[in-house]
Amino acid sequence: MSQKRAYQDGCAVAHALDIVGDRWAMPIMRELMLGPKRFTDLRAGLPGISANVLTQRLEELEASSILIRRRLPPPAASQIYALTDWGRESEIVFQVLGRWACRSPTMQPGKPMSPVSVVLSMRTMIDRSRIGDLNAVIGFRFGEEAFRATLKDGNFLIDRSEAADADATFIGDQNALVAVLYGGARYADMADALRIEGDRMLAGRFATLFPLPPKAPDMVSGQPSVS
Amino acid sequence: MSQKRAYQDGCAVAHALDIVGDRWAMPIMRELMLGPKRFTDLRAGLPGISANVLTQRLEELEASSILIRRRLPPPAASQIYALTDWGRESEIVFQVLGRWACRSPTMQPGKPMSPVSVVLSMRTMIDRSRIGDLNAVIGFRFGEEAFRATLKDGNFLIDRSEAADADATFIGDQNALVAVLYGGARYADMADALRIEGDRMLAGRFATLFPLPPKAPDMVSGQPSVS
DNA sequence: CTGTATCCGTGTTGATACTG
DNA sequence: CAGTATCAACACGGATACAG
Repeated sequence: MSQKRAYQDGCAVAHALDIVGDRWAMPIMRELMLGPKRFTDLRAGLPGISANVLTQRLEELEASSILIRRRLPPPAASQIYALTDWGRESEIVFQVLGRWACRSPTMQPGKPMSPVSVVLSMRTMIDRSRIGDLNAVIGFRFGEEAFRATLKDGNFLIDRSEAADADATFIGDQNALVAVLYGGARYADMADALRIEGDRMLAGRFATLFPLPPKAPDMVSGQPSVS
Repeated sequence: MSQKRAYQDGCAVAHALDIVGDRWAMPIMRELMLGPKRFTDLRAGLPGISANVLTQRLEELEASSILIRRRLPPPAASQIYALTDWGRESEIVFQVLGRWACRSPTMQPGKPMSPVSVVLSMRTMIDRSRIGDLNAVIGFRFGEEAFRATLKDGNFLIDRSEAADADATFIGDQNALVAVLYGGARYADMADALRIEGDRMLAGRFATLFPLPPKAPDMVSGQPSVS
């Protein structure tokens, strides 16, 4: 039997890489960050992963106490995978990593994102100082997945639920919303990929809450800056 | 020519994993975090890495503008690898990841750490509120590597240099210092693995600045212990 | 001494097909 | 729906040889 390949290093970062450094481990955690999912739901948010790799990663993440599997009550014969408290506390890692990486000179925009990662990106990138006295409930419906965001007292709170009480609701393709929030596009250009119900002024103001940090200089093809 | 395996995902975290998610990439960045190093110095801090993998990672990290290679002036025919500004700004990722992972129920203490990772761990784990009005310069000499830490005005500043002006200096094996700072051992138990020059009272107080956060419960092998 | 290139054994990953 | 089984391709690590 094979000893799992591990850094033999007391550094906590090396241990982190031992447990979440395998391919697909962190994207799986990302998909669970806003609530439990079933095997097939996970595959839907992780295009390219194969069933056997997903199985193996779920076992390893469970062994590391990052997630637990729960069997749903009898009528539904399926299992769900849920992050543990400690697993959920890793969100700060995703936020810091995302904020650093979005400045990458080699990052190409336009690739598709899962509904969960779009919602997490908002929680990561929102500039709380711009919320001001904005007080609103915003709904999102991206295919099967629905989310509810509350802007209140300078905070931005998210949960995974239908927002019947939303002041504005985005319905359609999450990638269209990304193009507006981060790509400088206008809702009007999204045609029918994204529909807005409710307060369109609010939707417009919402789109100004997510400033992108400056890109880091490209040291390969560009000229190095004077340090 | 094969396309490098990449997540086809617009998520910034997925991009981060594309550029620093390969095995050894982050440990290499860690070793460069406190200053440039040569190929052989890197190998010394990364036990287990093979020369060909190190070469390949250095090329990839350079292509991602995370590090640059500089050729030293003629007398020394060698190259050094240095993080770019943006590469250095990833330190917050290491800190957050380390703070999360050191709570892991499966992390086993006692494995060796490189001099750089020990010094970085101090910068990560220090509790600034405990510094108080402590005002001191502390030197470290771990084999070939020397560091200088300044405690002043509640800050903890590090650079890679000999500290001729140190109030206290630690000389010897960095793992012995780890055992004291994080393992609750006493300097006296380190025998000759760690020598302290200068103010031993200061060294004692220094060891109280690095509290460990509570472990996360192990969801696999046991009930969460009520300690 | 400082890297880089090549070969090789092994384990990990990924695609397809298949089973309860 | 929730995974296994099988197999091919690739990445990793070790050794060695080579270049400046």
